[in-house]
Amino acid sequence: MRSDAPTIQDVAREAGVSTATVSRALSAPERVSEKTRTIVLDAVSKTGYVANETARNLRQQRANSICVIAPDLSNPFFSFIISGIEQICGPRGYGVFVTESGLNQNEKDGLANMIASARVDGFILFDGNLDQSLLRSRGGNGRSAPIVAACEWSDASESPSVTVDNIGGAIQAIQHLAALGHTKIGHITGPKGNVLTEARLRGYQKGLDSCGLAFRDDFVLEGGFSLESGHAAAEKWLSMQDRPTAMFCASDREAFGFISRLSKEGVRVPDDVSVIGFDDIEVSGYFVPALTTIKQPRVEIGRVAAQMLFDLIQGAPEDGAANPRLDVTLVERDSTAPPPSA
Amino acid sequence: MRSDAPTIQDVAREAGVSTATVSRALSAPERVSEKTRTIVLDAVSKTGYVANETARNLRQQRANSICVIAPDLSNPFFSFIISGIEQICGPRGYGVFVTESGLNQNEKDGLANMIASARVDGFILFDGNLDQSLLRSRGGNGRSAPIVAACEWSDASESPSVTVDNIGGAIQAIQHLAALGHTKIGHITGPKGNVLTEARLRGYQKGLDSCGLAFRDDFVLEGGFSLESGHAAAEKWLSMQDRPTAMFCASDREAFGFISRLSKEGVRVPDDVSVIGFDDIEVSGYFVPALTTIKQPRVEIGRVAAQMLFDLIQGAPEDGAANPRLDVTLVERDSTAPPPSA
DNA sequence: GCCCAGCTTGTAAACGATTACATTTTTCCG
DNA sequence: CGGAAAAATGTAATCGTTTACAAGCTGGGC
Repeated sequence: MRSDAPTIQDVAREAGVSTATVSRALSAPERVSEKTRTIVLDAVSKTGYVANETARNLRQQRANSICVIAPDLSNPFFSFIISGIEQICGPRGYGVFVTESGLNQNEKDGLANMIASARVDGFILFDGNLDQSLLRSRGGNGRSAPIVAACEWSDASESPSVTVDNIGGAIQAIQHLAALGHTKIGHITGPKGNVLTEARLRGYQKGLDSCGLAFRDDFVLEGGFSLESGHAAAEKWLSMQDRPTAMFCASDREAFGFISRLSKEGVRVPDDVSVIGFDDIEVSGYFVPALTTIKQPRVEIGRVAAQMLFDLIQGAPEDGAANPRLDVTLVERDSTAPPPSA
Repeated sequence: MRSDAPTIQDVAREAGVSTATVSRALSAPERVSEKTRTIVLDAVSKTGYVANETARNLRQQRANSICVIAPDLSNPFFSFIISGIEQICGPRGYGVFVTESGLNQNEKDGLANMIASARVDGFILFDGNLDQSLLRSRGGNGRSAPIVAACEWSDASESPSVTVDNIGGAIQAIQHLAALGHTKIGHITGPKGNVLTEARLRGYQKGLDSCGLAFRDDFVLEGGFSLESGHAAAEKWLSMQDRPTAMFCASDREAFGFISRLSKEGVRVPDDVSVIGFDDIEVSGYFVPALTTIKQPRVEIGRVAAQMLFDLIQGAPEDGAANPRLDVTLVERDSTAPPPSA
């Protein structure tokens, strides 16, 4: 940032008007006569003036930026969501910070400081386990910024949220498998203590119920959304006496890990066991076999969350907001088929 | 951002000192007597004061933020790199904006404005095709911010860059295949006009050379790094009379697309054809088959790039900088094997 | 006792915009 | 043409820091 950048003063001098007039010509053109407006605009392009955001933000008491907090940026699940967020923020001139909430204490302090130090106007939070009081205020200072929870939510907080129909998605998954003839349907869960884990597990149970299938404790394997956890679940599956013929995985990556491990033992999908995921990340359609899954409208999630956050920043009441729940859809590919014996 | 947040004035009043003293007590403690320092710190914690970043940045003529520009955030290749960048930026109090350079004209203007409007202090650029003059200046205003090119570079620009040894990686890949006994080794390239595409192609040729294998035009299939392009390349491969027994793909995702398409025709990897990728993204180890690939040190790339950018921001001369070229390593997994006939 | 150096601290001017309020100019109507 | 309302513009305060400069204080050497 070189210091010889033109300021509003330079423009004012060039145009022979006051800085106030320049400011108005740019941000409220109708409050300035046509003649001066053109003079000012000429001066602007002659000098190459661009308003200094920092000064403007200071005066207007805002940051013109938001912060996206994801548990794990390396998860491609977030990529399109962030893209959706940018689609809303970019045109409005808002900057988008992204951070991870993997969070040692230092990083937590950093997050808390982002509001306290007036660097952001609001948050989009993808981590239901993050203590929101962290973001709500910093020590005794009264600053607080609106938060929109996305995907994950927290029962302990009353932040508006945008979610998808996790239960409905799980039910669709189970019904799809049941329709293929499966009666022994297992589930690999997400990480313990995660709201999505619980919702999808509940959906799994409801789905079984709706198909007249009994819930079996031993068919539920603990996972963690990650590739590695799918791998681990596969070990368990291999060691089972009485194996499910189909597995509903709480995430696509879990499904990949699961299939990958099985294939090393010569167990084939979907011939020997059907697998269905949740998310529909980009690679899912290209996995071997292409993964049947529950598709989340990821771009839409980002757009809706960003839009909600803007409304809050502009003063919409927190409790007045609807909490949209977006629909998910079953995408049939090649990882599900009738059970071996059928 | 509520307006009743405590300011440095409040702290000064509480402590009975001037704002200058408060400022010094916080940012240059050694310039203040021990006694006042404790008084001030008490006042700070009593009021819950946190310095307003915007005001500080305005006074200090900086943004305390950098901007990362990736061609495509949905590419998981960037995830760990961004993580590495944050590892460097976070502790230094720098914010990280991320944007895509998919870029219609509007978005380009937005990018240009980021420097012009003093919102960022520098860029890390992952897109070799982006016109850097866009970032270098905005109209006639003298502002310009340092740029570090990462992964991709541009021959037309003299920005410092951090890259990996693309040619060496490609050579390793080819030598690995040749060592397995392959003599008919093909290549799926990256997108046209990309520097990585060219470097890896050159490495492919050199690798063949070093193994005494002849380069064959018809063994080079055009790709584009994407899943879809790998898919398309597979179509070509299937239609060939005389097929390569091994393919070196310019990216892992290309490799996935390639394998995925083949497997639908019953062509098996590595039994019928060996495939090696480039990048080692997270899912590669869990693909079916697990993908042999050239691993890029992604976190390290991010860290090095961020470190270089900081040096530039702090005034290091652009031309004095070394342009580190990081090593890549072959990761052997299950997608490569001796050729069918061997 | 005096003077000078070296700490501490305070005063006030930046940084570069926006905007409340005051002032000037124009418009328009009787 | 007079005068009031409306429109256009200018003046200067303001946002919340940092920091150049000035000033006050302390203590040591002579």
